[in-house]
Amino acid sequence: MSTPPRRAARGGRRPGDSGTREAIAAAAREHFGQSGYDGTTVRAIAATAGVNPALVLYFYGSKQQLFVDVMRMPFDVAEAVERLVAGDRATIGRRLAAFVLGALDDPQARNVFLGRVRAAAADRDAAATLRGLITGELVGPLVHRLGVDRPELRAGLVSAALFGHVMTRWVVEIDAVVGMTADETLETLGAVLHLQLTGPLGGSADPPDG
Amino acid sequence: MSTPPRRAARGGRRPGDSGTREAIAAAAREHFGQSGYDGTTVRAIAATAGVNPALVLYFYGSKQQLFVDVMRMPFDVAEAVERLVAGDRATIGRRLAAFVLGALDDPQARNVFLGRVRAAAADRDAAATLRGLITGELVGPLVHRLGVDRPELRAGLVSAALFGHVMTRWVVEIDAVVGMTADETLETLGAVLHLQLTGPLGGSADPPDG
DNA sequence: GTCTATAAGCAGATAGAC
DNA sequence: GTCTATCTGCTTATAGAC
Repeated sequence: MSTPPRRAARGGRRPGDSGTREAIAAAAREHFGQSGYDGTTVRAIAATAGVNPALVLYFYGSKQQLFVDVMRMPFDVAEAVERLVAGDRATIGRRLAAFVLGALDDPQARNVFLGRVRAAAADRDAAATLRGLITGELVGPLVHRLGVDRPELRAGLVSAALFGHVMTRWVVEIDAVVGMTADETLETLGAVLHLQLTGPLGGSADPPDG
Repeated sequence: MSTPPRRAARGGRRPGDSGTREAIAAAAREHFGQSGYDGTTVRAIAATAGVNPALVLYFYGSKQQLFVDVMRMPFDVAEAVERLVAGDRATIGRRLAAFVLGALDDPQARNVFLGRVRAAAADRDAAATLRGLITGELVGPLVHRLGVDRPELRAGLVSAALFGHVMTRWVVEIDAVVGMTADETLETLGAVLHLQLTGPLGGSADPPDG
């Protein structure tokens, strides 16, 4: 076979690649992160990348596939969970907060998070895949590995705290949240995460220390 | 007088009204709440209401105006704030949680909340008006009337807790959150709101009791 | 790889008959 | 008030030249 157009899984740019594909990916992340799926047009992505709209679909096949390809988590999720679990349990809330806030500081990771949240708010399928990512790869495994009581419930409450931060800081952009110092953000988010991971839970579970 | 087509501000249906207008409004709330602004078509609203698409725009002028008219808070916001402020301060977190959860139990109010959140996630203008509603009418006035320290920051943190609940329970629909009993929901959300309204704040503010 | 040109579909909105 | 018919614009996607 005369070398079909099979893409190398890793190993950097092959001879013949021009970097256009990655320029399109970067532009797509920017637009999806800022405007969501519906609010982003292939034309706008192409314009930002400085290429022709047809080229976007030449590389990625469809807008949907482009979204899937480009909205993968840009870090090793399992490894991040490992590192959090390995650390001091007494500071898990703060360390989880630090990790998430660090990720949100990186424009690429932030745009991935935001793009998926915005898409989830507009589309049930996108909501389902985000739900799967959270419960199956991110927060779910973390709470299970931590060995806390009622792990699913705590994972849900931890997720709520993270969604709350993302929504107020990056989507609705409430002034007081946008204006918080890095320390304040870390402290307040860490406190909530600590509460949800280690605090008492209403209802049935046995509260630690009456 | 030849009664021009001026709409009575209150007092119920005038002779000649058929109820179609309200049927369209109900259908619109349903669709906007479930699918957001972009995901909702005038045609779909008309189909649900059982009328012709042209009739929707005959009554409301444009899709945008329909959204504005129909997404007003279906309860007296100022009065709700008054009632919360008047109650026992020691239970403010729980009472606020109860109020919000009660509103989310009502399909009409829930669809208004959800429609605005989904629209905010896709559109910067919608995000700005939601931000104004939260800081100017809902949470902002509440924390100010409560006389807490650093009211803007606490309002932001309270808003985050509420967004977190709405996102995990109604948008992303994380199983463990959807499956919580009413008591568990009230208890856990109340606890977070209590923390954000009365707990210590990282950084500069003086912590109560070292 | 990159472009031009265009097809095909669906949206919001309008004109006008009844 | 309610409907039919249609206009206009924008979208994703494709065919094919270079």
